[in-house]
Amino acid sequence: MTAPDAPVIRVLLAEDQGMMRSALALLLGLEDDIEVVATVTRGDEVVPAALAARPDVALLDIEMPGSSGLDAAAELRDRLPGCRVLILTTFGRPGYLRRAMEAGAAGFLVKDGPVEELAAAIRRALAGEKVIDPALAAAALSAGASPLTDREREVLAAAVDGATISDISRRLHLSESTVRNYLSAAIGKTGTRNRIEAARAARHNGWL
Amino acid sequence: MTAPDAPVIRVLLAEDQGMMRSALALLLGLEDDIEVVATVTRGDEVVPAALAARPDVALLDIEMPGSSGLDAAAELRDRLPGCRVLILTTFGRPGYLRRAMEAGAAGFLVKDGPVEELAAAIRRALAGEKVIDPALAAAALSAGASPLTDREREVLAAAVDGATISDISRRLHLSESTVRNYLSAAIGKTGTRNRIEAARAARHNGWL
DNA sequence: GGGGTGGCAGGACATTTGTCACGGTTGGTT
DNA sequence: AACCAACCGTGACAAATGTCCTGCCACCCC
Repeated sequence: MTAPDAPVIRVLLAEDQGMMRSALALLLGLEDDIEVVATVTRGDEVVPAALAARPDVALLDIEMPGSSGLDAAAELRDRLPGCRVLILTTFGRPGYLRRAMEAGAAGFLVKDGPVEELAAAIRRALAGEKVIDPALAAAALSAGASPLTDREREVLAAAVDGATISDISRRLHLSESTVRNYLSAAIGKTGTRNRIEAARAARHNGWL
Repeated sequence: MTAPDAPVIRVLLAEDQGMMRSALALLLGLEDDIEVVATVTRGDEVVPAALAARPDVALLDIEMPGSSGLDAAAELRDRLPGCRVLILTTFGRPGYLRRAMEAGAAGFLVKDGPVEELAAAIRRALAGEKVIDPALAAAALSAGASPLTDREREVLAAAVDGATISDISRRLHLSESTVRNYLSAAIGKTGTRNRIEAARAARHNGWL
């Protein structure tokens, strides 16, 4: 597969869930052409750690404290262009895949299917291939881009945890009327009946 | 640690997320006193698989399709009393721990902390010990039992995905007024301001 | 210049939601 | 028997929510 004395692939691993993180690090370490040179648990630790460890491939979870793996991917592209980025996530949301590609990711894996896929994906990413689940790619194309404007997305995101109109208006420095209008627009565009359904729909599509 | 020719510990693994499942199976298989004799991906496959494979320890995720790992644990206690149950979950919700104990579980692990804990927990469970994170135990005690009645919980659960009062009343065959009253009671008991916050609070405590 | 889109806000209105007070039934305790 | 808790329902009311309309400004594109 690889030449016996090929240089090892240096991997950065970003994953907040402890058991998953250490399991992946252990398993990847078993591959003799892969070395995990850094592991981080927060999104905002990705770039500093990458600048220090100079990995060939960064394996990033999306949902992490600090900042999203998607944001980290975009920043990595600018700060460490030679590093390939693989997104590894629980949820195969169409919008996530879209954003991952826009952030310059080399691949998009869901935390399903066997671990063997992982090492294979890392090698393929380093070879310059794009690694994407075909079914997911189809879903992302059919779902289309987010219909929400930035403000609508912001307001909807602020509403998910049960905040009232006046809470949101204070948090975003908008008038209550404006918040109403944005929420109404988001409800209309998502084809739902209230903010809760709208937020669920947006989240399901990765628009949030 | 164990006698060289001690019988291996037979483990059943129930976990729906593919990568986590295969990673855990692989890592546990590396321990020479542990053998993974069955893996399932759904809650309702736990008992049949256990009856066929006769494991010494069952390692159960909570959030699974089919049925909850907590329900599976309760059923296992009746159908295969010799089998120790370890609950392994993402969320250290106080109510989950409480319910796990009531279902006769031998231990409760969160998917944080290193994988090494796992093998140790399995050995300790088999030795008859209870394996519980002390911090979590304290939280479970201080949080107290759920203040919600069965109906309040049902109505709240039916409301989380954006259903309206009339949706819920149809689904549960109740009058709209009754649904209102239960929701209001749940909001009051959780000390929140609306159904969304109430549902979040209940979910956070594992009351849902 | 004109046209389109997005951000922002206000007003008016119907609907939904949350609260409260009340009455009734059932089942279990003391 | 008296009591309590949970269950189920009604009616009335205030507050929050969602919709629609209007208007203004800035920006970009043709």
